[in-house]
Amino acid sequence: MAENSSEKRASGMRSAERLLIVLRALNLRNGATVLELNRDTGISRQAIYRILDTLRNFGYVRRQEATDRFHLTHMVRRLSSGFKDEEWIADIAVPILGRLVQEVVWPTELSTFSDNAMYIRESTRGRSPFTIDRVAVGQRLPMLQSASGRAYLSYCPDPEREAIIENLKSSDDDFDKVAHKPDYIERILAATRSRGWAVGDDTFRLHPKTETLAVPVLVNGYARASLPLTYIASAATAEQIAERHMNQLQAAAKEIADRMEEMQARTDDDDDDLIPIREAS
Amino acid sequence: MAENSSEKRASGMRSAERLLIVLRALNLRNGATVLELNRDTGISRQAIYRILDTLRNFGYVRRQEATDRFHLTHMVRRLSSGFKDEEWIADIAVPILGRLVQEVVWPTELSTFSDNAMYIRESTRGRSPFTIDRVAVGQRLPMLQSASGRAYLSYCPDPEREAIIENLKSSDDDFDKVAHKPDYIERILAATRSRGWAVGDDTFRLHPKTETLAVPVLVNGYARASLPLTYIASAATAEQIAERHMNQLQAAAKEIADRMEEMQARTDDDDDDLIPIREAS
DNA sequence: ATCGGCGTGTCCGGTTAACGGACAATATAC
DNA sequence: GTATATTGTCCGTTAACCGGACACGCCGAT
Repeated sequence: MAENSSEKRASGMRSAERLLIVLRALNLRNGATVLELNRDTGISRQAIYRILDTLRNFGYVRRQEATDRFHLTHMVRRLSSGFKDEEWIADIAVPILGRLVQEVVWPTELSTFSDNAMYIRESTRGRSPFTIDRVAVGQRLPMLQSASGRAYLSYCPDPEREAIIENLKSSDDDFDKVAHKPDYIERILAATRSRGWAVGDDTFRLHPKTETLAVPVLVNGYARASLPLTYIASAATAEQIAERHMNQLQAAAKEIADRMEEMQARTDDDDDDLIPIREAS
Repeated sequence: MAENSSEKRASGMRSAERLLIVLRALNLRNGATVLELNRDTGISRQAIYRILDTLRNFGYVRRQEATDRFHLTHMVRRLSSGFKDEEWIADIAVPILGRLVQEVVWPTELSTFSDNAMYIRESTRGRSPFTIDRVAVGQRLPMLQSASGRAYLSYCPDPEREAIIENLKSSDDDFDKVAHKPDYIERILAATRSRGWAVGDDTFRLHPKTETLAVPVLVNGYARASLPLTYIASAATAEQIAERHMNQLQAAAKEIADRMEEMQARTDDDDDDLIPIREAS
């Protein structure tokens, strides 16, 4: 756990940090006395009082009258309710994509489905030397033309795919008009599945000089996100890229999926914390 | 927002409070820049930097490389993951029970099912003048003898009741042995349902001089908790207590249930905050 | 009935670290 | 070119956080 570049303790506000530590301790042992928190965290009793007062002012903590123990209230949900499941997977993907871009020189991304399209949630453009256009996060990708969309549709649960395609039929976007051609869709999906990865269509290109291929991120057997790789078309064909990097891409997708599955398994729990609950007194 | 004399500002740690405000603001607008947070909260930009650094040290916030926006990470769940659903209902019940004890002089409680028994989660003993024994929170109540348990079993979903009774059959507790007598159980449940409320059995008494009756808290039509009232046996009969206070009890149960339902409806959202996000600059 | 152990709650002076004004740098617009 | 908007950092001041010390209540053991 060597702190890479020395740097003793980056920065941080002392009192606020300790509030977070106490809040975390309260989560591990719902219903706690001041002294218990003191022991769990190593923070002085007086400070615990101050911190609990602060938390109480915000309504995150209440004191149970009968037992005089401090409990979390339903308000604490508001400290994390803004964190959506789509963020979750992107969040987990960040370090994995970071490693991937070092093996595969081409920029890769992570995209998830939302509102009838795939959206780029994370990107390693900017860390790849072979990047043309920069900003990509937030970019919307059509389902039936983009490699991301095709990879996702090919491996998502059947009912979900049917619902998505049904929705696309009433979309305003010109790209989505092909949703009315079931045989065309079937052909694309079949091709994608037989290859194990998807390619983008000529009719949709974020940049004219690049092409994209994508693999699905299969959580519990079904696609929850796509992992596209963008390369400069003149440099190689899709087959060459696939031959060189497909197993790395697949491995990264698998790793993301594995971490997702193990996160879902345990709702909370503690393990590799960045900040120890109990500091050396 | 005149600083109405009275208590200026209860207490609380300035910097920690502001961290909470920023954390809350991040939840309302996942993915935010420093300036956006500054505007949302009214906290100076420099302070926002400090706060975000602190949150980043704890891993609750990450900076999206491509867009330079700050996002919550999955770690924030740990700030609220310790808050269980059973706490939820007790939490909501607190102010309602507080009002109830002023109308009904007798002490009332809130109990939930867990581990083959009902457990008292909240209590107004201590605020009622007619209380004999004090500490009750955490007390375990058998399912088939206590008023709480009977009220719960009578109105929980059928599959849940069957599963509970099946579990009770293999319980070590002597009280649970009657789970083997289906006709006895059926008689109790039928009596409870026809009355609309439950009474405790002679064989189980927390205190020899008291008796208890209970109503279920029906969330979406099914019991999720019980609301027991304990009275001194020599002072009145169950029927007299019921006649005097049943509508108040039912109203309180209904109010708890309503608040539960509306909480479930919106997972997050903001409304009546104790602390305003945006303070007068 | 006295003592010691344990837990809760509060006060207050010293020190620290949080605060925000000020400045610099960059990007985009007109 | 100037103007505007946004990001980032420095640093002197001072408010606020810190924890030692004290007081109190409760309990069980001697």
